[in-house]
Amino acid sequence: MRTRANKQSGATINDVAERAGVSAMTVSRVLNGESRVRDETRARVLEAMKALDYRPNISARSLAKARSFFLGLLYNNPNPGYVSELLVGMMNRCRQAGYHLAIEDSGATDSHWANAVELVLRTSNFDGVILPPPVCDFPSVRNALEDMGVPYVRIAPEEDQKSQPSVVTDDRDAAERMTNYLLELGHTRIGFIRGDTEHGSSRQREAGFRAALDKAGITLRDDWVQPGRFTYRSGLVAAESLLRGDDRPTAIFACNDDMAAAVVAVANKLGLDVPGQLSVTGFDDTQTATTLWPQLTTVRQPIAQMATAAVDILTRALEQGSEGGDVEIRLIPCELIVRGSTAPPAR
Amino acid sequence: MRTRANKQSGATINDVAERAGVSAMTVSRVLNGESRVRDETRARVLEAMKALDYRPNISARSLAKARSFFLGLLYNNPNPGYVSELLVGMMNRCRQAGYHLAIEDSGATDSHWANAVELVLRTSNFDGVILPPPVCDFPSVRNALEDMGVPYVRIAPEEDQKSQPSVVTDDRDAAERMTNYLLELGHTRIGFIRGDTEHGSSRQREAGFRAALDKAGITLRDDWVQPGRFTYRSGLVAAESLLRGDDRPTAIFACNDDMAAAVVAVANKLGLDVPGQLSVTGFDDTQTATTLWPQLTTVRQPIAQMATAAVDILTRALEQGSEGGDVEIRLIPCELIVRGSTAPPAR
DNA sequence: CTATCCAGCGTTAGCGATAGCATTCGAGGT
DNA sequence: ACCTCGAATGCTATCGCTAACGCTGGATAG
Repeated sequence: MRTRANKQSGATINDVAERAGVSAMTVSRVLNGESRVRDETRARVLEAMKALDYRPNISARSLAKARSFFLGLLYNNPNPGYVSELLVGMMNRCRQAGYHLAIEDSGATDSHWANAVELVLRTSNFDGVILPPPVCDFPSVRNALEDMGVPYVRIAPEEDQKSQPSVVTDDRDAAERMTNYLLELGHTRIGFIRGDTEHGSSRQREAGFRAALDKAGITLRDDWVQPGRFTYRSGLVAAESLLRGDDRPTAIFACNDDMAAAVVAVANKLGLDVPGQLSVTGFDDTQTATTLWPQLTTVRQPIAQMATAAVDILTRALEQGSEGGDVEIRLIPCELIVRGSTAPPAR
Repeated sequence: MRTRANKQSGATINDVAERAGVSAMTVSRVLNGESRVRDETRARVLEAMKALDYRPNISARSLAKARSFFLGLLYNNPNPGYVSELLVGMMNRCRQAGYHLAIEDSGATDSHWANAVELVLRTSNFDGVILPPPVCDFPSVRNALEDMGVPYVRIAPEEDQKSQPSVVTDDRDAAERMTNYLLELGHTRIGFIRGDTEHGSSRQREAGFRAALDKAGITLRDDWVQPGRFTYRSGLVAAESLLRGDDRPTAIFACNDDMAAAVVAVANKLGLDVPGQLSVTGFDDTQTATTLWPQLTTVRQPIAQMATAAVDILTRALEQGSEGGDVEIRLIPCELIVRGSTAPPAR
């Protein structure tokens, strides 16, 4: 039986086997690093592979093994800094683990996602899928994945944290710590800019903020809590409401760095000195936080670490199949980073 | 012959065929939207597929078709805004064209890439690969791809633009236009911050800058051209050299937005008003440009458009096989965006 | 000296889909 | 009534690889 030419190099496993004087199975064993191959045989096979410039056909391997070694990242996050760090972290770990990473984005919200996800899974063959925020909290996506029996890990989910493998953060606690830091500086007049309500982390951060104020016995003024959507633009609007007039807060807690950057911009426009007359804090420690003057006091989420953890959890679950037993949950703590955008209030 | 259970749903093409009372081939035809299937037959097949919750096995299809419908993006760009836009643009087009997008990053420079690329291509089966800057100008990568016979498109390559399909920009011309704009405002004392010399675009932009000054008969002071590496931090260093002392430029042309942001930060620190005492221009119109106060005058590269163009070129080349004939080159022009960071020089 | 064992390797049978040709069947021409 | 023709469909042979099992022959135990 002649083996037809491989598209690229023309060599198949059978050609290698023939040249090395062994069976295809033995070549396969060498390929997969299995034991039970004598050193001398292995050497012959390797030499034949090199001589023929043999490259295994991944599709054939996937078909036979019923595994693709591709993971899918379903994302829908408008924050480039966050996504970028996530990607790098994941790619590194994927490479180490012998997987590849494919990305998919529908750019839509919850309801549209169900279809998008189904389509994606029908035309791909991911071994598993990673769901960063906010997609991790879209029920339709989770349902679709479960219907199709595709394993997944969530990153920083808000709801239902224990029922599926996930990487969780302590947003709430970190927000509380940040607020306490402002209180310790002497601020009592603190404004707050919410994040996108679609993101669970927004609610967590607000909860932490409120808890800290409560414990300090400070009553929060309703008009000092402004909506936001994690975008710079929404931060501008919120900042303008907060800083209009003389009866303004001395510090503003923005739910992410981009919105904090907007606060700084508005303060500059109004001639308010940051941090002299207004302290500003961000969240996430994305690149924005340090691409600004003054640099932002913020909360650092070890995003890359969360990314690697997610890949770890998923690949491990795949390796050990469905007998896995425990649902793996990994907690990654946040860190408070103090920079130049905060100071004691003017007296 | 019994067909074994598919991992997810247990239905293979044969099960569908049996249930619909046709051959597997007919099911395949329906699946691939081919003609030559009677409407009534097609309906029966579709019904059977639905009833069995049939999902085609992508690996098997790839094996038979010798196509994976996966494109690889080999990237190594530290600029999150750029990458993010690129990704979104590519994903959208990929989805439309029925492809998936996988990303790979070695985080290394030229020399290390050859190995990384080889490894990637050995363990994946991309139909084609997209090379954004700066990877598009790494000879080792291109060699590896050509050795392995993998088609690729380059985005904004500097060298050898005509020999392979690519998407090119007019960086040089845009830089010249930007410089002319500064000249028209009345600036004659203009500083320049280079980008990463690994990126061809850096050289293009500098060439455009110098050309404009030449034509205006202005001699450029050597100490007003500072090195940079496209990072915020490198911009800080460059800005400090340029703005130290009283004999300073009245305008600074930075090779990208992040470095321009650094110039603004240094100006703020030194108490220089932007744009009153110093005009600053960026390049790329990434998110940074509008996440800053004042917002940056910059050059907008239609990154998303370049991304879709790249996918178009590549998929089209794949569809028509190697007979393709002409090497497709697409030029995407840049646009000058005037915002608040530039003004006539103080007199 | 024979039974046992296992490292080392080969044989066979798919994995699920598609390509290429063969086949069927009914309509239209003469 | 016979023949031709093309649309609709089936058959068969792969695609390249791996899982499962079987065979071999020398080392070890008794």
